[in-house]
Amino acid sequence: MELRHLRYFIAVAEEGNFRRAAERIGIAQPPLSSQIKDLEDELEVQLFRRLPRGAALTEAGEAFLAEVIVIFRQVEFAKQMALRGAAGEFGRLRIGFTGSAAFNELVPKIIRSFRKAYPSVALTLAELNTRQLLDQIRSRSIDAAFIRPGPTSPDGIKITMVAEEPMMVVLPTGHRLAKEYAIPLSSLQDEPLVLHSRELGPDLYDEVIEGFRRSGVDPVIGQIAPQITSIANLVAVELGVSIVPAPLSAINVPGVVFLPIIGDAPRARLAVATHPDDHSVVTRNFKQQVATNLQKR
Amino acid sequence: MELRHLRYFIAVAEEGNFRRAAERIGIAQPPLSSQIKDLEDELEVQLFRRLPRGAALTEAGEAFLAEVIVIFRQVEFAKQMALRGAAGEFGRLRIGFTGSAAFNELVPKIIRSFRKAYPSVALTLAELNTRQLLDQIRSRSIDAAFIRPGPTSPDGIKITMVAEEPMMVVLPTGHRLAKEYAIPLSSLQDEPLVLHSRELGPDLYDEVIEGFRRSGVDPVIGQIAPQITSIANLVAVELGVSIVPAPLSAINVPGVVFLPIIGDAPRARLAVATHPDDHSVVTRNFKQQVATNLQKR
DNA sequence: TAAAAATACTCCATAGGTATTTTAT
DNA sequence: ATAAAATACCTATGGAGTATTTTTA
Repeated sequence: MELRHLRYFIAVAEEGNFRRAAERIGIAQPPLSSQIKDLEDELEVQLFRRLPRGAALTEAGEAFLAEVIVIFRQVEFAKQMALRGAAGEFGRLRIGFTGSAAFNELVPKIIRSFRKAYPSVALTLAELNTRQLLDQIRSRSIDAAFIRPGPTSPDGIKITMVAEEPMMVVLPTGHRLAKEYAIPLSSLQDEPLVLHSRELGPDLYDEVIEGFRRSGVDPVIGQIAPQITSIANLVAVELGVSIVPAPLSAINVPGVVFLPIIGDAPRARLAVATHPDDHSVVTRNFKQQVATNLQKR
Repeated sequence: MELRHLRYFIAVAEEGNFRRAAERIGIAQPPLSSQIKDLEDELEVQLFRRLPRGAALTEAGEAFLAEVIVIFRQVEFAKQMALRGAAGEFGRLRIGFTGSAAFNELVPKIIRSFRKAYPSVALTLAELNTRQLLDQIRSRSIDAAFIRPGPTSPDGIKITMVAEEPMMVVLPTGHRLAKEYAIPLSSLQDEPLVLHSRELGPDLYDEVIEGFRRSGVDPVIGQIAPQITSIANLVAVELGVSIVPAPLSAINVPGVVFLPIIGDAPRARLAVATHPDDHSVVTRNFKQQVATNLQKR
């Protein structure tokens, strides 16, 4: 059985007449008769009662017609779904992000606009450190991640820059410089630094260390923070001073002040990481949303 | 697009490999590639990503596959429904009956057994007189009718005999013969008769008149009953005597007695009438149920 | 680079066309 | 008697086969 048989069957059923049906289809009457006969032979059922003035559906034909119409509806639906699938309307997107990335206003904005544009895509969000994120991108456990990359792309990872945030100094409120409006990094010579573990985010770590060195400061690590977002808390209890990406100053941590840096300050990059071999339309659409949100800025 | 394209598509999707899919279908790999390409061209969508080690569904392909599977389920369902339609499982059956026919135990038995055997057939029941029933069979307003036919088939009607019921005398309880166990028709000489209008059921009417004549009685019509089932009521108020098919003695009418007839008594025939050109399976099944119920007796 | 899919072509099965007969009322 | 479907037979499109080249990670 082919759809051709079913198309012909519908034509004869609707015209009630083989000759007119053949005309409508655009073939001659004998091959139409032959195709209908083939269909009847396959079903082992008579679909039409041949009358002297045309052909009428048998009860079997009536029952068959109702379901054949559904077949063609389903065929059309399948085509539509293929197109929508190609447009990336279905499937899932597993997004990861480092804690500090979530403070950039673009991150929730991008996720929200993607969700609105592709409501049928199942989104999952996971907060991990940059090292874990890169591993999971490589192993394809997640599809895209907001990370803090270095100036050069990690191996086997595709990077799309999202933002470059200035960094700010974090001081305990009791610190001798806490009342300034802005300070140079050089004024923090010999102050113990609170920094996240290099393991978890080596690029930002190196950027910070290098920034201090450029300002003539030889950094002294006073305390390792388990993650960037907890640096301010450690500064509040006077374990040292630090610098963090500017958006993190939005956290309301009692006992600390955030000060802009005067002069050559380290900058925190924010990027989206994806797998270079990920040809999924959903991921491509997500990167498209990232680009759109960057342009709007 | 033909079902062939969809069958091939499923094979490639399931095998993840054109060569193996072609093998499974039983064709060579190049024509399979060509058919899949035709399908992709028609849908204007890439269904497979061609990899160095086979082919993987694209997102469009995934979405399409899910719906194509439904198409084949629907094709199978349509086949099943055609077979069930051919078996007369669907449609409707409009049954008519004369009031007096309903008293024969076979009538409800036949209708009940048909309903049980074909629960999806929509049954309608209408009580009419024999003349109206025959007209509606001819005009195909009803499909089958329990009627009281004469010894010869009416014109343009197909008759299937169901029962031949003996007739019984109906007397008012105060009648001089009411205390007898059985009487001959000849004992009703000169008694006014209560009879239904000849218009409504000429065959039974003639049978009754002829029966009286055979017994040497010249019938005198005392009262015309609107229908056979009301004869007993008219006898009860002493408008005359009558004879009715034996099953009607089951009606509980105060003031009358039913007596068997001694000797040559008229017999009331009960038959199913159908249209001779009715080739419907439902009607055929109904006649089959009639036959089955006759055999069981 | 190597396995798999796509091309290029050839062939033939069958969908479709033409002429005619059969059917059903 | 007549319109319509079936049959018989022919034609040709396109589905499928074979040999080879191209593609892709």
